[in-house]
Amino acid sequence: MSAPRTARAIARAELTRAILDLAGEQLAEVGPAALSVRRIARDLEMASSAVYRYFPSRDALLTALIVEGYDDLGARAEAADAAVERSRHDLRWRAIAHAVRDWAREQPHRYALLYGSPVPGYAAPQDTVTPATRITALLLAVVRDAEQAGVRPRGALPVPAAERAAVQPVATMLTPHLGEEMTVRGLGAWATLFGHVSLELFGHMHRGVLDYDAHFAHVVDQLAADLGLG
Amino acid sequence: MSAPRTARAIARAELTRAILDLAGEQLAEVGPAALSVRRIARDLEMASSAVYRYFPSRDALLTALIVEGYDDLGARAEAADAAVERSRHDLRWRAIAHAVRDWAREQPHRYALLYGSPVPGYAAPQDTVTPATRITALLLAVVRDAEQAGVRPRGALPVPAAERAAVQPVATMLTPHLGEEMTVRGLGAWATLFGHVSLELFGHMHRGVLDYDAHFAHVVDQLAADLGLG
DNA sequence: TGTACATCAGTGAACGCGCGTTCACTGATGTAC
DNA sequence: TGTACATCAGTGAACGCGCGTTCACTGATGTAC
Repeated sequence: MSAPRTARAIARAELTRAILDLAGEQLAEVGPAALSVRRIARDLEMASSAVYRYFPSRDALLTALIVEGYDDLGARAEAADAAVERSRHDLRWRAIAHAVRDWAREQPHRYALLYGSPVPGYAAPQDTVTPATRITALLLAVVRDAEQAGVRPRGALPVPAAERAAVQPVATMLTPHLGEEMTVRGLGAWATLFGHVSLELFGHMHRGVLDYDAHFAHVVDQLAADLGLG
Repeated sequence: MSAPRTARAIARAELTRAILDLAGEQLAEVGPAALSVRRIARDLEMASSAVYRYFPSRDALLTALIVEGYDDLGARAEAADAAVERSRHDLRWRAIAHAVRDWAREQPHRYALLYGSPVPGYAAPQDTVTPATRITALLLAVVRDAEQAGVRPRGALPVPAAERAAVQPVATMLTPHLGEEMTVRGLGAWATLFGHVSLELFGHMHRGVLDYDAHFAHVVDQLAADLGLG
């Protein structure tokens, strides 16, 4: 990722960018399953085979879109978090949650690529794992920081042994680790956050909720309360 | 939907079924975006144009699959609920939640069709609205029954005016209506339930949770507790 | 019970269109001396 | 600074394949009298 030097390298970076942008537009129009290498080439007015100089296959192009998506979302949420005072865990949680939803609403097709149905016939390679962790790690970090500051979740059930074992990777993902009750409440909040965004974006709230903004804000507040943050 | 009489009607019902079954198989293999009328015809060893005697278009076929999916899920959850004593709202909630997840795990592609990314270029017609309501109404009914029996949610924040207005359609969906705190907690639980199932099915728990069954059971228990059921 | 007519399932050809990927090749750009 | 060679971007043809939908048509099934 060093700065391009030669004319060739500059041109390459630019075309790579253009291909990814056009692919992103197609995502919105026809979805990931119908993403077409030939159409990208047509839009760029080059031979379809030329695209293969930049991405070895359609799947590689998809992978690049996914990685970029996770990174974009992660960066956005991190920036929102960074703008808030470290010790205000409630505000940090709210900032991140709203950043996730805002990003998803701005780029619904990109969100769908990451958190919607898997693309049939496409198997995500290892490259997507680390970027995907970014937003999760950020959410966990807030909860962990809060716990370090003495915060405890509210109304949490005692955690059975089976559940403690089940969520062990999450509890030990960061150092210092998370307590079991906080881990479980955190995972619940994670599911609620993404569940809400998915239900909203995929059209399942149409008949039940009039004001998505108001409802989301309240759900996030409630989660903060359950986590003991607010 | 009366019972078929004539040989023609019987044959028609059977072929309609066969087409839907093959379409369901394709859903699993290639996804809704690549659902192919011609391939169904090939599998049935008939001319591709013949399928149009049964479904006027590819989209109509998709609609039928969606309607069938919602109905199947709804019936499954209703049966699970019906097997539990009416007054045990905690057990009813658990039964329904587990039925939803079990159904989704058995037919992940069908679940993805209903709750995953929207199919690009496909606009769900009015016909899908009522079937989609079935599972939601069932979840609401349990919460409403519990409230009628004196149950109150735990740890619920006061509901701001904006939020009260936002969720009004849900609160008044059933008669008698739901209280505002219960409505809000109920919507949160709904998002958590489907959020969890989506995250699990779409591969986002792979790195964090070892035992999905144990974790889901605990999340559902926690939701029951938050709703005040358990 | 038999006949005349209407209904409808299924055909096969056609329209106009799309795709991912490979390969031998040309010609411009970059690099080592 | 100039030349020789290596690298690499882009071409265009080809392979083998797919799609949704329409239409005029045949022939079987169903219905009314």
